[in-house]
Amino acid sequence: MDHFDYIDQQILLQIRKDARKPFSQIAEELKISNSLVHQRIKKLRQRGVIEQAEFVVNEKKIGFRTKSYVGIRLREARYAEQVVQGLNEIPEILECNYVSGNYAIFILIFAYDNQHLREILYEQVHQIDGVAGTDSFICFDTNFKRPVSLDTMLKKEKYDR
Amino acid sequence: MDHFDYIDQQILLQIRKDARKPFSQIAEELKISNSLVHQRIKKLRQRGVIEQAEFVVNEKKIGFRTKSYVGIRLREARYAEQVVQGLNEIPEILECNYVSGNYAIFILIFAYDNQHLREILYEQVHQIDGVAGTDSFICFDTNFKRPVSLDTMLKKEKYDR
DNA sequence: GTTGAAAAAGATTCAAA
DNA sequence: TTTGAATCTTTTTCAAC
Repeated sequence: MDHFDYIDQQILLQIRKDARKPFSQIAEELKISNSLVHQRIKKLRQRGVIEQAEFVVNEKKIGFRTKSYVGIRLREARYAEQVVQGLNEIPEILECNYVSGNYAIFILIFAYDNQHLREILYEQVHQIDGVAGTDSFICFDTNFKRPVSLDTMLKKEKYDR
Repeated sequence: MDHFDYIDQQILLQIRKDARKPFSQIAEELKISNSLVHQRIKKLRQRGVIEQAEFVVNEKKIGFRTKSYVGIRLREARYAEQVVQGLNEIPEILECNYVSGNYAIFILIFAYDNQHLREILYEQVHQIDGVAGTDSFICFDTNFKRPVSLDTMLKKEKYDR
């Protein structure tokens, strides 16, 4: 991993919060030329530090009111890959991870309501060959949700290699 | 919740994947005027369906290699609020939810490495008054991660109210 | 690496259909 | 509600420092 300077960090802080913020405005705030902002962003893209720009869609506004994390136990460990394939077919599952601990797989589901969540689990997830059982952690409320801190970029000697 | 037509859905599909895609290009593809694209996006914003545009930052590229979900048990249920306040002070905790099931609170942590995760848990999370214990589900791999499906927008009679 | 100016592309407004 | 044309803003390029 290569280095980031103050300008890179400041640009990232801005565009991460607002991907459509004019480069010219960022330039003005940082007291640099807009062509420099342009160049730096291009490089950050090339390095893979930033990926696409995305509009955040409010899930509730399009009908998804039930959010739930679900831990999945497998009949045998070797079923893992085919279970993931099965889970991938269910559009309401937004994230799927291999994890340590009591579960082999950990997923995130957004459903219309609790009834819909139940249907997804019983009629779809539990029908996948290899799934032994599931435990649901239904989210009553999300207290906070935020992106990774960027401080690490400027003082990361300790953990870098 | 009010209604979405085909144009709204198509615009959303586009800008969700690429928040900087030129409106004029979207207009061309949908065979409508760019001022209509402009108007529709403005309305989607006003309705709260779309929020900010964000650049996606690759966590690994800025040093965060360990992702973990962590379930938190409380000494007593009434500690919940103050524990959330304490968790909010730890920048490596990116998400915090009240959940059903074995845990009271469920969080997402991004740390530099496993050693760093251990430090966050033992030296910070476990020191918060009210925390009885934690279980970690370290993510070995994220098989997939995607946004909510938009199909629901056009055929959501069943679950709407 | 950085800048400023020119050229190209895009966003925004608005009168009219 | 939608469009097309005019205007304004932003992005992109590039020669020079």
